[in-house]
Amino acid sequence: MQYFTFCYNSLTYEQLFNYNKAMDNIDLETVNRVKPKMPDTTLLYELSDFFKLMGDSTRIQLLWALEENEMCVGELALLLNMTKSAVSHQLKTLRSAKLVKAQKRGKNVFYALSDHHVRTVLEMALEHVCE
Amino acid sequence: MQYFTFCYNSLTYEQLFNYNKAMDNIDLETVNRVKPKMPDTTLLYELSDFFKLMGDSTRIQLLWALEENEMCVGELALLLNMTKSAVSHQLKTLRSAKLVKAQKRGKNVFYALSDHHVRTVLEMALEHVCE
DNA sequence: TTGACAGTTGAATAGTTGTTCAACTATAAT
DNA sequence: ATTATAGTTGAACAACTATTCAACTGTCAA
Repeated sequence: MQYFTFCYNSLTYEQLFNYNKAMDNIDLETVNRVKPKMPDTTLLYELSDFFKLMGDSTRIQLLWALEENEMCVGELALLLNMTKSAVSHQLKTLRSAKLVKAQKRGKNVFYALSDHHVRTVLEMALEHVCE
Repeated sequence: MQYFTFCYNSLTYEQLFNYNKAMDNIDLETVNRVKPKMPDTTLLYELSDFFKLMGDSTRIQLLWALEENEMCVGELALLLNMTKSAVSHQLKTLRSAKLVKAQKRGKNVFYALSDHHVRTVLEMALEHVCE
């Protein structure tokens, strides 16, 4: 037996919106009440970018370690048992997000947390994860 | 001019560790002090998985919306201006992480937050993002 | 019982991302 | 000056992920 169902293939955003809106079982009032409370695009992407940044075990370890002490790339590589290259790449990511700052001293580059908000967020997440 | 530098090609973990450890300018004391304070593997992955989950703008919107009201898939699709299929896929992800719960009523499936910790974490992140 | 609607699902696709690799720069020591 | 060490970088690769697409199930109404 063959079914023919509606496909959204190549609908414009407006067409999709009208299609969604035209459904029977929808409480438009709820949707209209919630809509203005939704975060605007900029905030939304700032939020998800921040979480994306925290969503990598290497970067979490780096932040976690730097919370204890500033360290140079080689020390961090030893601590995490990774190549300096991999560590350096991730530190660059954290740095461009302004979560860590770098300072060159002699042959070494020392990294430190630049934002102690990070600790709070980590602790909140910990609380969540640990039930 | 040509340089010949060390390459880590196909080092075992142990070899990498020993190579890192053998560096001159490393404060082994710091590394040894911090090492026991690092999170264990399980916790580490639970943490990064949680942040990964929050690191998507669609899922943030879904959680944000459900914080206001439980809603069915069609309502959420209308609110976010997305196809029901895309919304359903993301709700499934959130559901298997136990962040939302589903309840079928008639033709509709209503989703609601199952963990109000989420709000706290979102608020923390908001605080961070908004400087 | 037929048709329409609500939602789900698996495969496919397009885009993103973390690590490796090799080559590089900069600094310190001999 | 030469050499070894510390770190950075861009390209390449592999793994992952969000959305689309098409086909499906379950429920209600006529």
